[in-house]
Amino acid sequence: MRETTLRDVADLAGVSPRTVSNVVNGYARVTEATRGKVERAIAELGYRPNVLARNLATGRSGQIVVVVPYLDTPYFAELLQGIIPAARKLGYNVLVDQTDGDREHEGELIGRGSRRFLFDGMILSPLGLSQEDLAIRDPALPLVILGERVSDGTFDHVGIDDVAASTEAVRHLIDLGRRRIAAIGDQPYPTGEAAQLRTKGFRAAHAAAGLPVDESLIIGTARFNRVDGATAMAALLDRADPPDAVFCYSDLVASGAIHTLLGRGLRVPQDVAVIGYDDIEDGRYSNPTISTVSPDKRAIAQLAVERLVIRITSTEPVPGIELRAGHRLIARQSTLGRST
Amino acid sequence: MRETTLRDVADLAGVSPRTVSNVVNGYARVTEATRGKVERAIAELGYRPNVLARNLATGRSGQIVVVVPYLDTPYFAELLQGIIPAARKLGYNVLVDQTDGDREHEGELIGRGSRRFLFDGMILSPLGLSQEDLAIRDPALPLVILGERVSDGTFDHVGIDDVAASTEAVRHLIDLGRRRIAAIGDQPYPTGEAAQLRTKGFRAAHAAAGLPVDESLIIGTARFNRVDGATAMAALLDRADPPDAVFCYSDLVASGAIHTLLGRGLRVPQDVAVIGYDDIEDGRYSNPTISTVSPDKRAIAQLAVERLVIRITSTEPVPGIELRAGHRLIARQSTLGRST
DNA sequence: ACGTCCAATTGCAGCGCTGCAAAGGACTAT
DNA sequence: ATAGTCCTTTGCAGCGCTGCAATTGGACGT
Repeated sequence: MRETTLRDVADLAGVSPRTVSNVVNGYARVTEATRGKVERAIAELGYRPNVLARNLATGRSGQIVVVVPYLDTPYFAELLQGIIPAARKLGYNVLVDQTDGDREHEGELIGRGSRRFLFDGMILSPLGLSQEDLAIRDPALPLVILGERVSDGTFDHVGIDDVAASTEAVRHLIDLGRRRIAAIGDQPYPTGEAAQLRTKGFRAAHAAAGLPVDESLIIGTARFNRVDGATAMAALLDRADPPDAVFCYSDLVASGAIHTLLGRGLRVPQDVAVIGYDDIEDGRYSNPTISTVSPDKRAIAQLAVERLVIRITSTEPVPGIELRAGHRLIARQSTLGRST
Repeated sequence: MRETTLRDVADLAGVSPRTVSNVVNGYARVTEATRGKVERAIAELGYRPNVLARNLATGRSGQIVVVVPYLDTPYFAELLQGIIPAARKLGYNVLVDQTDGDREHEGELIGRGSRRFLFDGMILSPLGLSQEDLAIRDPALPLVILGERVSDGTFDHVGIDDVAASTEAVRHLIDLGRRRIAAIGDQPYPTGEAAQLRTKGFRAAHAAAGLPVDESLIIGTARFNRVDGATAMAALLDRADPPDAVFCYSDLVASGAIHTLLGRGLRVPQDVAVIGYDDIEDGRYSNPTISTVSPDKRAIAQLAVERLVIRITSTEPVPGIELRAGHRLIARQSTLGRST
């Protein structure tokens, strides 16, 4: 049984297809009489517009895609909780895609891939793509980048001040009297910009306090997840001179690090204080609760969507800009201890 | 500047548009000579096929959508890690949509909504829709349901044996000598089928052990998240006769419950043993680690995708079936204690 | 040399919808 | 009665692609 089309409705209602289209889209002025006829026909036939055909004719789809490396990273999942409603409010439907941080996959998405036609715009959190890779993007694709990439002027970038936030986190540890502070999560290569900014903050805090940085306490990890955090922490503890505090580049890393610490019978924070980054829900419920840098996720989501829609709807070229959302330090048990 | 089309390529290569199409799609036999010409023209013009137009012409999109209530629920996020690669392997791209458990939104998706045309099929984890609501679905939409809905014969259902799994979980608590066992997460209303099956297992385990069920220890929650778990646990502890074990209907609920227990200075599992459901990564790293029912997520994902693709590609009606994935009990610190 | 056959290529029509501009119709003003 | 005005409705063409069936041209057989 064929799907009913505009034409079927038109025939039944005794009007032209164009009029049915007008009714469906609320266009132009249509008299109550004809509107009624058409609506009755629509109901009778169970007509629904074919969005594919509509999109082809109009050249727009009303959908935006949010591309993240991993959907099972709580930070992204929580960010999406802000993005989805914000976009819906502006009349866009959101679909989510995952790249596994794969450079090629990400490249295909922002490049001249065919999927382009399915979406009016994209919010991308790149992981596999370096700053340079971003240059190969399709300039016609409205794009907003999350995380640490600097806009090259053809797309927008939304993020927080990572260096400042990291500096605050490490200063917090210093203020608590810790002197051997480790950092877990550095990524000293082109795609590791976000990590590098945090390392920069780590150094800045030391410098501000007049403390030397023990380079050997800066541990690299391939990803910001629990396994890597646990492994890195184990390596640190196996040393002759373990740290008395750890700055983790994500709450997941912190969760893994704490797991290792507790597993070895050490106390957090008495033996080792831990601070994370992202403020995911997990950290508010874990034991101990995790001190963290809390980015204003709602603001990030809101800014990204607003800016993307501006880009989509504008007919003239929109200059790429940098948008900064706020952040704040939240001290919890993993640095302060149980009795607050 | 207009996007280049098939026709542009055809003109440049000096062949017909149809031949270009044949090259692009690898159809039919095309001589090396013409293929070369066409490919050169494609490269020169930077042509990319317009999938919208292709989809309209072919009537299929190569995309499937996975609809979940909440993307920030780790269980779903982890499930997607299985679904996405399984689908890609079969030539389908996966997009994800979130409904907030909203009945109307879910209804629109499975019903005769316009978005239908964007996807060849759907994997849905319903929350707001009752068994009855499912009946209004568009019969032409290939659909696989996850979670606890029984197939009505027009769609497939993939799940685990919730009653058996729940029974095992509670028996585990009983075997440990616990006698006042609470359950957190019941939902005694039409959309709460999953919860009800777990409650059923809770009763079954008691019955099998010859123990009475204290109905007042079955606590309802609106969702299966941390806040609800924490709140329910608090209510249980405020009673004159608190439980010595808790069966939580998800690991998130368990996480919340443990948070409350530890916050009140109680020990887990010495004072109260806790077991969860879902086996999310969180529970493997938390302190204490969380005992849980582990559904075979990879199998669920695999079965769901395979079955959906069968449904999509089959020309004749496919009878709806029930597919069961395995599960196993994983005892961790929250029931066994630290020294295993 | 001519017919047959087969592979390579092509043309047509149409997927279902909307942008645009013009046609139709009712009504008003003169 | 007639021209002018304004609002509603319509027809056409086309978005870019593919299914289908037909055409072309060369290879081969007799």
